[in-house]
Amino acid sequence: MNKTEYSGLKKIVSWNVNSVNARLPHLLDYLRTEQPDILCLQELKCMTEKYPKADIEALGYGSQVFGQKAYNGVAILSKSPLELVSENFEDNAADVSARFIACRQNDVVFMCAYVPNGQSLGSEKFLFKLDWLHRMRKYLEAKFSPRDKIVLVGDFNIAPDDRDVYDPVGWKEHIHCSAQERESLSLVTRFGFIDTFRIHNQKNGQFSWWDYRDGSFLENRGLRIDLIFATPSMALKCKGSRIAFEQRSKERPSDHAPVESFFDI
DNA sequence: ATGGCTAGCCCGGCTAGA
Repeated sequence: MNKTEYSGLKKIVSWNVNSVNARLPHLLDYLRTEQPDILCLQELKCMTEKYPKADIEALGYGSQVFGQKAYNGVAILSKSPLELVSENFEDNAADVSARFIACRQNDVVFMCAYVPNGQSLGSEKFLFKLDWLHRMRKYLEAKFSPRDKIVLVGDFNIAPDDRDVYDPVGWKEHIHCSAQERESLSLVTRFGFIDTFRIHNQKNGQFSWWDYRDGSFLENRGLRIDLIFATPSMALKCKGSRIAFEQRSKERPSDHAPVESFFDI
């Protein structure tokens, strides 16, 4: 999908910025030139007080921010008002990580998720990751219906299938690609979500993350782990999706590129 | 092969990411 095809459509974006303050020049440049309607950020890596609110407001964007010291942190940005729905899953879990925020704008709920990395199969962090996704499913069931208009985006830290992995044989049953993780992701999506990137595009080799090391981006050795899901009523309105690779070519980039889906709403 | 980058933390080597 090229830029002329999406004029007039609402642009909804997911971007793991790997520190909002380290990435501030790129973020402001992206807001100025790309004018997203909804921008969901993950890995702010700062407390809410340290979020660069004023610089972002100067470009006309408001933010709903759920920050945390050093790690994690998520935010949703828009030029139109966003009403906070929830931070994390409101399930009284002994989980202090700031990884989920949901906001409403008109009749659509936007959810921004930073799914735990999981480190390695069978580790404590791996079990936390699977449990986190199960908690997300429970949250969805408790508060929403698949008939609602919901756009759920984020860094899922799971490549949905082998087309989303540069070396599926080498990554088989490795973290981000294991059957257990894919099953837990499927548990969430079976609530009623469609992967909007795949509505109009079935090709392999299209990635949203590339390791900083070893020239991975130049060789396109990456994974598609940043995903934009929508419930059917919203997915019907999705006209296309693209990955903003150009952001990954910049100097001192995030290791993730923004993923953009375009909606006729 | 468990490293190869990068960012935050509290001020140089650790943790964590994916």
